[in-house]
Amino acid sequence: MMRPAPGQSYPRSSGFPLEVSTPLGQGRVNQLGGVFINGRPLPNHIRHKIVEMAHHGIRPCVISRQLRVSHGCVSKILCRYQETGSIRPGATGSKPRQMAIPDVEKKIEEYKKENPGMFSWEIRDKLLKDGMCDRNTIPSVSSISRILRSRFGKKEDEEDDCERKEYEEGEKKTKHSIDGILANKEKWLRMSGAVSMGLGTEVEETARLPVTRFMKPESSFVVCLVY
DNA sequence: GCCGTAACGGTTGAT
DNA sequence: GGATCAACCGTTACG
Repeated sequence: MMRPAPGQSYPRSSGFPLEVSTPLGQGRVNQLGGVFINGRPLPNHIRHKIVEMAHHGIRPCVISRQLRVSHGCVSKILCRYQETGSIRPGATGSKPRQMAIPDVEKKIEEYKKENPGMFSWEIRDKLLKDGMCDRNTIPSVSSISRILRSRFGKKEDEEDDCERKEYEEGEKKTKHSIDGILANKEKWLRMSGAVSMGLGTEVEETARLPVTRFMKPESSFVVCLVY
C-alpha cells in the first residue's frame, strides 16, 4: 500500500474505526487496534511498559502487538532509551530562538530615540548597514518590535498590572458563585474527561492539569452531574 | 516476518 | 490575540 499522498489522510481500510472520541482530544485507532492521539506522545505507562518488556528480552514485534503500538514507535522509543536512558518524549515546540545581544538592544534603543518614527524594518536595515549584526545574527523584525514594546511600552504594562490586580480581586469574589463556576466550565469538562479515562497521574503530563493528581476516576460522575 | 526509516498529518511552544 | 515557524509526536508503508 502507498503512503498517503500530500493532502490525503491515512487510509481507512484497516476495518477499525479511524476516529474515536477521547476526552483528551480526537483519538484514532491504529492498524493494531490501539488508540492514539495524533501528534501527542504515548502515555508514560505505555512507554514504561515498552522499555520494561524489552528489558525482559521480549522482541519489539511482540511488544508492538501486545501493547498495540506500531513497531515504528516501539523502535523509536527503544532507540531513544538506548541513546539517552530516558523514556520521556522530547520537548515539543520550537527551541527558544536566539535573543538579541544587549549591545544590539541598546543600539535599537538609540535609533528609536534619535528617530521615534522609525519602523522596525528600517532599524533592522540600519543594524546591518552599521555592521552591528550580519545576516545570520540580525534579529527579526518581530523581535525588534518586541524589544521596542518592552522598552517604550512600559506605561502600558503598568496599566496592565492595575487591570490584573482588579481582575484578581474580582475573581476571588466570583470563584465560588455560579458565574465563577460556569466560567471554569471548559476546565471542568477537560478534567472530567481525563479522569473518566482512568489515566490517573498521566493526566498531569498529558493534559497539564495538576489538580487531577489526587482525583479518582469516579469523580467524573460528579463533575458530569454538575453540568 | 522482522526491523529501520522516510513521509505524512498533527500538536505544541516560542517568537 | 493570532500567525508563523521549528521541533517533536505516532502511524504507515517501503525496502
